[in-house]
Amino acid sequence: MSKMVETQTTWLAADEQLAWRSFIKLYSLLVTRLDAELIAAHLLPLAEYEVLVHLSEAEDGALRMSALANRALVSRSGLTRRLEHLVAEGLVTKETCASDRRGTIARLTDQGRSRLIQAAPTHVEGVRRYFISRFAKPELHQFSKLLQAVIEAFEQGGTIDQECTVSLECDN
Amino acid sequence: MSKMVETQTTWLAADEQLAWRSFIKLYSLLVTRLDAELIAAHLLPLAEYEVLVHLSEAEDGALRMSALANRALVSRSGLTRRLEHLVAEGLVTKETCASDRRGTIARLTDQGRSRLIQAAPTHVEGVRRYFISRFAKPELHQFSKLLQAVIEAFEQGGTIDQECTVSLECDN
DNA sequence: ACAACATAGTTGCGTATGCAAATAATTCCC
DNA sequence: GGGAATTATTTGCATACGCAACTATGTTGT
Repeated sequence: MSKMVETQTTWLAADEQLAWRSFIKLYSLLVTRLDAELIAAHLLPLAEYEVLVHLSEAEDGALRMSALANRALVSRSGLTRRLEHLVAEGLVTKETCASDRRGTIARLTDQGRSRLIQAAPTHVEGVRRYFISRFAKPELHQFSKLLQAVIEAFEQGGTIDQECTVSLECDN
Repeated sequence: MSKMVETQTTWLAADEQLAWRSFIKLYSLLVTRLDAELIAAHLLPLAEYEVLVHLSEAEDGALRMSALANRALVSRSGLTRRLEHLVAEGLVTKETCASDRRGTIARLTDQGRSRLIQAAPTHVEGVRRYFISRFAKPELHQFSKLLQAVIEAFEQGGTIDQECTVSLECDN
C-alpha cells in the first residue's frame, strides 16, 4: 500500500527479529519468575540475593562499593540504595576503607551469609528448572560460549561512550 | 574454613553459573546500550520504540491494551503509563473499543509511524552490530532455536502462578 | 605546601514499574 | 430482567533505578 523507502537495512529480517525478541522475552520471563520465587520463599529480591552472592564470593566476603556495583550490573548510586536495605536488615555492614578513606567496603555479616545459604537452594533450583535443565550438556556449553563471545565482542568494540580507558583495571 | 552443609544442590556448578551470569550480563549490556543510542539519536526510549513496533505490526496499527501489554512484556498498568507519553506526543491515540466498551484500543498515528520509520535504522543497526553480527549464520539459528525451546518449556511447565487457563486464547 | 584535578561514594530528582484496589462494562444464571 | 461473578483498564502507592550535582578524600605538578 504505502510505497515507503524500505532501504532494506531498515528492518530486521524475520529470523533476526525472532532471535532478538526471544532473547529479550526469555530474560523477562526468567528474571520475573526467579525474583518472585525468591521473594515468596525468603522475602529476598533477586537483586539483593545477587549482592549477597557477589560478596560471598569475594575475599573476606568484602568488596569496595564500585567493584560490587560492577559485578551486580548496577550503577553506583543504585548499589548504595540496594545496600541500604541489606544493611538495615543486618545482612551487610559498611566500613570506611583504611587505605583509601574515600572508599567504602561492604562486608557480608554472618547473618547475611546464613540468609544467603538459606535462600540459595530456591534460586539454584529455579535456575536449573527453568534454564539449565532445558539444555543438553553440549548445548548448554555452546550456548554459554556464544553468550560469552558476544559479551567479549561488545566490550572490545563497544568502547564508544565508556570512560573505561584501558579496560585492564576495570572490574566489570 | 567453615564446614558448611554443601548439599551439592546448594550452588550452581561453575559452568552453570557462567552460563546464567553471561545471559544476564549480555541482556544488561545490550538493552542499556540500545536504549541509550535510541534516546541519543531520537529521544525515544527503547521501551516506547517497542510499543510502536508492536502496533505497526498489528492489523490497522491497532491493538487492545492487554494484547499490547503482553507483546511489550510489561504489566497492564505499566503499559497505561507508557502510552501516556506516546499519546501526549501524538504518536498513538486511544479509543474505546466499539464491540466491548470496557476495552481500549491503542492505534498508531501517521506521526507515530513516521517516527518509528525514522528511529528504526538506529535500533536495527544496533541490534545487528552488537548482537546479530556476532554470530555466524548457523550459530544464530541454533542460538535462536535454543532460546525458543527454553521459552516454550517455560510456558508449558511453568504454569504455577499463571491465571492463564488454557493458554489458547492467551496472547503472550 | 598548595592549587588543580581526579576518584569514591552519596543524595536530589525525575522517571519507570508492579501490585492491589477502584472503576467501568459485560456475561452468567436464576 | 437484575444482581453476582468476571473482565478490561486505570489509579494510588510503594519501590527501584540512573544521571548529574555534591561532598570528601586523594593525587599531581610546580
